[in-house]
Amino acid sequence: MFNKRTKIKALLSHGVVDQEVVVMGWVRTFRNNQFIALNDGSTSQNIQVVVPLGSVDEALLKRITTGASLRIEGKLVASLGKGQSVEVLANLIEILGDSDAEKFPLQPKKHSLEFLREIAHLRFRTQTFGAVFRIRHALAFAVHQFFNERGFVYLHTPIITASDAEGAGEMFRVTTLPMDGSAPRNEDGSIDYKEDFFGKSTNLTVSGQLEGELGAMAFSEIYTFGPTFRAENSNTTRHLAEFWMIEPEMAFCDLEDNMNLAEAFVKHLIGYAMEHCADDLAWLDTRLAEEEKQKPQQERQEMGLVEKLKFVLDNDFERITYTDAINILLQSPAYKKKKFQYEVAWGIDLQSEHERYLVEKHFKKPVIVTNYPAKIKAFYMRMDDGCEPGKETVAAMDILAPGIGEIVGGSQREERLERLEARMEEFGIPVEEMSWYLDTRRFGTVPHAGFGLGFERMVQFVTGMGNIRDVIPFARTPKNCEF
RNA sequence: UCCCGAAUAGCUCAGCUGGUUAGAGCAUCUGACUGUUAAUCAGAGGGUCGCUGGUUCAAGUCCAGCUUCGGGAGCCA
Repeated sequence: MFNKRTKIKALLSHGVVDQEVVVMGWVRTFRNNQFIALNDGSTSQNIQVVVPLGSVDEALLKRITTGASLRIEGKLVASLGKGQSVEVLANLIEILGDSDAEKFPLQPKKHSLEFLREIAHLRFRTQTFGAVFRIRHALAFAVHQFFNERGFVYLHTPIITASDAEGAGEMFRVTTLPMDGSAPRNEDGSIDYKEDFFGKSTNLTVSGQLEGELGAMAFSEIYTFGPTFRAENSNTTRHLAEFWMIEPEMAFCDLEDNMNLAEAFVKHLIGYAMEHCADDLAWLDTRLAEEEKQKPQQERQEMGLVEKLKFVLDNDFERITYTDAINILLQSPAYKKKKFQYEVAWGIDLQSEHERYLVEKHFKKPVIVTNYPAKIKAFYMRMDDGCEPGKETVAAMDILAPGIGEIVGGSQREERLERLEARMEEFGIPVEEMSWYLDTRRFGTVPHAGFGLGFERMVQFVTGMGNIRDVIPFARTPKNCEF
């Protein structure tokens, strides 16, 4: 019975007028005791179901409320009213599931994002979140398409890990030991993880990169795309405790190749969304424009959402070295007028305000900053040759996007064993425990590079959503693990 | 974690320098209308003013602490 149904997207795009159809979906609004706006999630568009006057008894009519699920048999006809080209003239209406109008929290009106966040289990049924999560899906698909077309192998790196060497942040502990104080102890009073499930201390992964490198040393190119966990007490619009990250890793690849791939990748994702999610982007574009109107003129974005995406697609990303970036900042009017809260000097880590200045004020487009000081970057990044003593840099690159900040972080990896070991020692990383990683450098090491792209930040960028909690179905953040 | 701000009806918000019975729009319910586009019109119901304590003759309003939420910063993707 159900497989006879036509999805609303199909009906609206290529439905044949005067044909008998079956549609199913949820009621968005019911106007005039006669017009049902029905949505099944296949598109942001609703289909209008017309209930012929007097054809349905009062009791059933009263059950057609916002949120109720319906099965409609009827005929697709050209619409008499404005606002839609076709509609379904119903001859049978079946209520699949009632929705108590007094209790269902979604109303046919504009709700705040904050309120919808509290009812995240229902917010998919709104226009905005429908659009956001259809786009999220499209982007996920485009990730696989991009790498598949280029011969990358999708490698499933582990989620539970024993290495805490990446140093990408605080980790969530994974254990089956009792938490009531009765866990087995060593002689010095510390917990004896030899008795734990894995026989050692384990955590949730903060990055699949190190394992990814192992794959790249066999398949040439791999990528990972999976959940990542950081136990940082971050309370911002761009951090989650559980998020999804894409990490390609390429053998026979240097920093420039890495940048070229990252830029092509970001553009592919944007282009895919623009091609396949035009409806949803148009809705979000309008929503954002209305939001912008509420803001004072100075704080408004110069470009609309679609305009911004097109602009990013059509222009090369600016590529500058960290040293150039510092010089630009030092010569900026903002610096001279002492507008920066944090100091600017070679060797500092770029602060949010500095990145924003470069991206939003100076270049007004995505910027790739390269060759950061070695001291502020991770141990595995390749030391640049021929540096002035005291000004050693590494082959790192960050892509900074307007409004989001760092969307990609990557580097060419240190492939020279002695150099890598020296760096690990410097960073206090136990070389013996990482022997498996160092084997890549012992046996057929090659120049290689890779990067990590925060998937939610990419979804934020494409959808224009300001808060990262609104682009993941169920956000996990400090003090919040609902649903 | 730090800084700033907020918390009043189901939702969005108003409530002035403390003053007697806390309002509006939307939603809901009842009725009317019927080619509507967040339908419209008339009426009704709906409140522990986040929590705890304090100041005062009197607190939604002032003060302190707590909780939650939002914005910014740090950590990063």
